[in-house]
Parts: sequence; structure tokens; C-alpha cells
Amino acid sequence: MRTRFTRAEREAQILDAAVAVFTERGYANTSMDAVAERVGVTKPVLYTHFGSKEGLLLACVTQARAQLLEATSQAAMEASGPEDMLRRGTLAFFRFLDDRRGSALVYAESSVTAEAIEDIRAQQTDFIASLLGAADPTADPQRLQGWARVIVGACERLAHWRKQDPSVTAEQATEYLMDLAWQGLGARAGDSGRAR
Amino acid sequence: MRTRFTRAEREAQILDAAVAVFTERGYANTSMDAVAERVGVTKPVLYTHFGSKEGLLLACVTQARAQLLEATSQAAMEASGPEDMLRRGTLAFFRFLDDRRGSALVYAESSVTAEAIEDIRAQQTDFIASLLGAADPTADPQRLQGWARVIVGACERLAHWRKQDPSVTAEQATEYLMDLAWQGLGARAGDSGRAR
DNA sequence: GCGGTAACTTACCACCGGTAACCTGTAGGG
DNA sequence: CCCTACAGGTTACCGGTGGTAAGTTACCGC
Repeated sequence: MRTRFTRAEREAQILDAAVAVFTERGYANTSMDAVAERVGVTKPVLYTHFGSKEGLLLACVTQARAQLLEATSQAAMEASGPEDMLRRGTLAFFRFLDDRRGSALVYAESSVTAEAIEDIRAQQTDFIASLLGAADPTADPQRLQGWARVIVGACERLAHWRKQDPSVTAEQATEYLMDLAWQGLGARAGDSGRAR
Repeated sequence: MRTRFTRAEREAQILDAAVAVFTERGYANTSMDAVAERVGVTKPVLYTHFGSKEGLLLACVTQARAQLLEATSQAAMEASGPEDMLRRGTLAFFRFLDDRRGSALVYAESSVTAEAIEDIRAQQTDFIASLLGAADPTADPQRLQGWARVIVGACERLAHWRKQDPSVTAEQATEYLMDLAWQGLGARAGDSGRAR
């Protein structure tokens, strides 16, 4: 059997192993030796490829980041208008997380990963802000940024909710976000209060 | 000078020192010896009081959690109606973070603290869901939970935005959230699109 | 003052992230 | 077909840190 591989091959192997081990044992509780053992090599190999434990984690997150933008922007492309775009993008986000159960947000433990995750949020925030800007060209950029951040934060929490309570469907989560983001609670509160 | 203190006194001293050191150096980069030195004792003292490094962090977060509920619920009490309640509560949240610059969300590094922070979110989510339930008694509980989570996530992201860009005021952040949560984007997108 | 207990220190261990030095399989030229 | 150069890989080690067992000392009640 092969015992030596090219850089690219080993890097892919290590990345896969790292995602698996970090996911099942958590970042802090995972030793580099454990990852190395899973790959079938020794520790220094990991260091020649990724520099440090945080570097390895960073590579995992960076990979996930590209895949996320791919998934959401593709969904938004297929939409018929602003509301549909927000809805489809949101739904695609939840579906993305469904496809990679657990292995996505475990990363939030390390401080260097926190920064990388922040980059992912920035990526999604800019993307959403540009969608909103197209829907309402009169809004000033800062306000668009604010709205986009609200949506990103909302999605993150809804996703976490679904993780701990899988009975909440991706469609329901999307609907709850649309309730607030598009329609607003004002109308509902008014409904139950006084006639309109 | 006094060299020995009662349990309660030492615990308070250690908690203060831990908050300070964790805040300025980050959780992962802080050694227990560093905290102990700041207090003026040796490491095992910390362990007799808090059991482990994570236990110490947990105590810090638990303390902050109680203070947060105190601040937001007090603000909501003074409101005149549902919308004002949401607005005042949100504003109080941002002001709370202003008062403890940086020292609040640094905690999100450890996995055990992630759970504790999750408890804080649960606390605020339940609180907000109950407010929303009062505003719209016809909504079903799961939907209320969904809305509350949207708001909690939105606040968290807006707070983070303000931390990295202090020119965004607490009032602006609150306004952006109210734009979506209360009024909704539909009206605005419609404004720029066709007449209503 | 004088025990006795709670507070505290000393001295240590095991584990883990990281590295220097050495070894070996294998592609490619003669 | 062999042999050499180097990429790929291993062994053996270090320093720092979380955590602890055993011993020491200040303080309170009598």
C-alpha cells in the first residue's frame, strides 16, 4: 500500500480528518496527535502543511466559507424578486447547515477561528446588503449594513435553534425570519390590539 | 497586611481578577498562574474555589448573565407599550455592553462557556418571547420563540458591529432592528418599486 | 496561650503544542 | 537498471500549562 503522498493529497486527507475529529470531540479536546493518527501519519506532518493547530482549524473554516457563499448566492440567483431572494437565500443557508450536521459551527471555540468565522459573516453580510440595496435603492449604505447584520444574526440563531430542536423545519425558520424582516411585527401587534 | 480572607471574599477577588485578565489577554492565552498572581495567591487556591479553568470562566459568565437580565427587564418595565418595550429593551442591551467594553463576549472561546452563553441567550429569548406574546396573544408559542430568537441573534450581531465600529450609536443599532422587526422591509421595497 | 481547622504554599505530574535532527521511499537523469 | 537528490515522513525531545497531593501557617474560639 502507498505510504507517501503528494502535498495536495495529504492536505486533503488531513483537512477531512480534522473536520471529522474537531466535529466529534470539539477543538479544545482534540490533540494534534489524534488528527495525525486518523490520517495515519505523525504530528510534524500536520505542522509542515498547516503551521499550527489554529492554522489547521483556519483551513477547515476557510473551506466551509467558500462552500457557503456558493450555496447561498446560487439560490439567490434563481429568485424572482427581492422578497423571494431573501427567502430563497435564507432557506439555502439552513439547508447548507443541514447537509453538514454539526460540523459547521463547532468551530466557534478558538479565537483565531472566531476571526475566520467573522470573515464568513462579513461575506454573507455584504452579500445580503447588496441584495437589500437593490430592493430599496433609497436606503443609505449604513442602514443597509445594519439590516444585513440583523438578518445574519437572526439566521445564525435560528440555525442553532434547529440544531437543538430538529422538529423546526428549514421552511418554518425561514418563515419566522420573513415575518419580522419583511412584514414586521407592528401589523400583528396592531391586529390583536385595536382594529386597523 | 491581611494575608488570608474568607471564602466569599477570595471568590469575589478571584472573579474580578479573572474578568480583567480574560478580557485583556483572552481566555486561551491566560494561564491560571496569571490570574493567581493578580490576586496575590498561588494556583491551587483558584482550584479550591472554582474547580477548573473552565469553572472559573463559567462563574464569570454566570455573573454577567444575572446582570444582563437585571438591566434589560428593568428597561422593559418602564415602557408604555409593545413597540416601546422592544425598543427600550434593545437599547438597554446595547448600553449594557457599552458599560462593560469588551469584557462581555470575549468569553465565547471555551466550549463550556459556549454552553453558558447559550443559557444567557435562552434567558433573553424567553424574556423577549413573553413580551411578544403579550403584544400578540394570537401567535402560537413556537412562532413567538422563532421571533424572539431572530431578535436575540440580530442584537448580538449589531452589538458586535458597534464594538468594531463605535461610530454606530446604540440608538442607530436599535433603529435598524426596529426597522425590520416592527415595520418590515416590505413597505420600503414597495416604496421604491411601485405605488401602494 | 493553645489547639484545630480553614486558608494557603510547595513541589510535582501528565499532557500537549511545537520543533530540530535524522531517516527513507520514489521520481527522473545517465 | 541503478543511483542519487529531495520531498515526504519519523524519532525524540522541549517548555509551558492545567491540575493535584501533601505539607505548612495564620486566625478564631475557648
